[in-house]
Amino acid sequence: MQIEYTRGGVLIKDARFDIAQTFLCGQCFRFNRTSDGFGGIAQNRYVFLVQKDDGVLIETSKDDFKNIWQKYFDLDTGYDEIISTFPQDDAHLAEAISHCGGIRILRQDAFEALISFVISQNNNIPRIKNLIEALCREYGKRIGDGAYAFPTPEALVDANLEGMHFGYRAPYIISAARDYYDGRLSFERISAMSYADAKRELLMTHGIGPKVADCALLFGYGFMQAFPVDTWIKKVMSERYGKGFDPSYFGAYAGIAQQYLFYYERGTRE
DNA sequence: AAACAGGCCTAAA
DNA sequence: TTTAGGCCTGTT
Repeated sequence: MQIEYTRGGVLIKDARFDIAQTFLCGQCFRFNRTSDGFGGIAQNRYVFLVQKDDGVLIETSKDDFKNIWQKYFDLDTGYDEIISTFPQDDAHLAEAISHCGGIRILRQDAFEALISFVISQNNNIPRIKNLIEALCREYGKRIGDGAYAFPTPEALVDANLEGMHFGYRAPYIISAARDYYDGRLSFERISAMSYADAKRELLMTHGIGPKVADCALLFGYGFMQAFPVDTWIKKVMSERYGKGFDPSYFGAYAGIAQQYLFYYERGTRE
């Protein structure tokens, strides 16, 4: 990877980084396509990115890049090396990677990932995004013109979500926020655990099942072996890998393999 | 109109 | 331990 600091921002070259794949693969819900790039809110800031011929331009300052976005976009991780750890005789995975190997796993805020995927259950992408934006507008800090940060755990603990169309997910959101605020699900505590212990801990919260737990662990808590099993991955597993499949087949970075397979199978949703 | 959307909870075997 | 139903809401 090569980094160039320019007037317009920071240019990332020679990295596996395709912003359309990264933002449309379903791992995050607050980035949107514009005519010339993708913009969104993360880390309490708005950021805009453009796919250039020679790399990805992140429109930000050198300081913000080093302090925030370098980590958020996982730019210290070598994806070629991770891909080399996958089973090399897996033709289907190789095909998926050739199709969407520019996905990078965003290192999202753990609380945001947790709540976002609680909202995502048995739901569709456009409505998930609308619900999350409404939650941010109502309970998040205003950070600019019509832009709101994701709410803090404290802001959601005593929130009244009635009338916001969350349906049966509303009490799940509150219980997850409470358990995060109390410290039981804090990033510090969970990320220090083994994957098995961390998942067991998340599953104790009402409204968090295996799928949501793995999404939060992969996208928020930094567990790259977390392997979310949803309807699409179930389809891939039954058609390609057999019923008694164990995700450890993909190794320590199974979650990244999951994203390749998921996005390749499902295709784009905006 | 019925089914579906990146599931989870509860009850019952 | 695994497996049906039911579920808020909105869209097709």
